[in-house]
Amino acid sequence: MWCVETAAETRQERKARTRRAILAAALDIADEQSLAALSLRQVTREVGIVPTAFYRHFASVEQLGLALVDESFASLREMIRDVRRGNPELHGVIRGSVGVLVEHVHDQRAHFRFIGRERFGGVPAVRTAIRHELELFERELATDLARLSDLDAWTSEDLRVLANLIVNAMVSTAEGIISAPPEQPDAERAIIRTAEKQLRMIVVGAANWRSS
Amino acid sequence: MWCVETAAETRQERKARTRRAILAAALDIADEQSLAALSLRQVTREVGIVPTAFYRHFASVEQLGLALVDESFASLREMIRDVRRGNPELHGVIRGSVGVLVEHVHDQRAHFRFIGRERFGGVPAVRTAIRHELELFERELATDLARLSDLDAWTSEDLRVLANLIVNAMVSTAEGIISAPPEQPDAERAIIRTAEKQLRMIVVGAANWRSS
DNA sequence: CCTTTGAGTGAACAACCGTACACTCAAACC
DNA sequence: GGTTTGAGTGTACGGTTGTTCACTCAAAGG
Repeated sequence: MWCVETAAETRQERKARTRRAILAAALDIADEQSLAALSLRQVTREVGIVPTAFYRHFASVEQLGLALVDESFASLREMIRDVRRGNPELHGVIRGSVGVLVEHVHDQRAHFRFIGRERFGGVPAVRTAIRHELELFERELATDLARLSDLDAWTSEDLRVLANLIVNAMVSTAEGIISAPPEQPDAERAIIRTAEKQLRMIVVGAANWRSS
Repeated sequence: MWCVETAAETRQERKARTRRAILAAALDIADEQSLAALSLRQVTREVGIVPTAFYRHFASVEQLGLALVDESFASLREMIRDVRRGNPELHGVIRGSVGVLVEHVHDQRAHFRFIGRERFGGVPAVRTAIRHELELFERELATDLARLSDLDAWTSEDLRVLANLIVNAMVSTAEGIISAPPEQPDAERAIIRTAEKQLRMIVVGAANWRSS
């Protein structure tokens, strides 16, 4: 089982490497096509392996898609950890959160793109997986919100509704940034301003909301 | 040019009919696949014509997609007309608007599904066409909002931001209704409740917003 | 050291794809 | 009434797809 570490790759390292290569290639292709229109052969061609070798790693393209969902939401969770680190002052928390979002969208562009596209895309299993993950994410946000001083009297349903509103606004923001003309900072800055204003509007609404 | 009206179809009537049949078939197929993964042959097979006949009506599947975008937003504009007809009382306007939305989503289900799926789908031209239409829609809503008494002092930018927030929430609501388990009224009613609450939160936020 | 394992190979398949081209034949036109 | 037009036909083509099957051959294991 255990061998002395040699310079050459161990067998499972090698396998893990091509698996990651497949995921990367698929994500790369899915940036301009949708997952449903992506062919197994296209992926293996880009990886540099023969089509049939694909099955050593995934039973189908659908399974590949589910793995990509996992991968994407792992990086998303990393993002929310960064947000939690921010200072809890109101004005700062808004600008900071949007900033973290924008930053993560930039260097996890492919993941966000994938989620945005496949959320309502052609592969049902992937669709429901994303919906489920997004729901978990929303629930997490709701419990975070519950800890804020102004919102501790809210019902859990109202918190969920608020979290849903925020998540939707943020998802739209992310999708806007992704499909904005690349590296034209004006359009992007406008989107960021909009996002910040919307969050502030939502917060103002929340502050004046009396839970029924 | 002009002939006496006979029982048989005129030539252009016939052409228009198969064109509509193509659009309907494509919309039907796109309900479970995405447009990018839809084949010309699949469509013509469902219509009952030979593949090459497709080109008499559309130069490509992309053009078909753009036609579908037009068709879909035509019905959406019809919806907004219905909303304008509603009474302007605050509580009523929210419940009424959500009601109209839900109703239209139900009997234009395929159109809404198509827009939701292709908004970030695999065909760039269709994507940008939808984005453009949605932007027009948003602008219309902003001018509608400007007529409300509480909002007449707002800057046009703030109105656009507010309209964007509302449209995003409504789009999410529509997508939620579409992908809710069909004809299970509980899930759908929960979505409707959420949508109404979110609109109310946004309105509360707007009411307490001082335009900068 | 010999055996087992399993990631990757390579050829072959049936099915489907988009599109080119020459055609029919009834309605539209002069 | 003869001619033109154009929606729809039928065949055929080269290319891509998913999946099968028997295979190699180096690392892992006893």
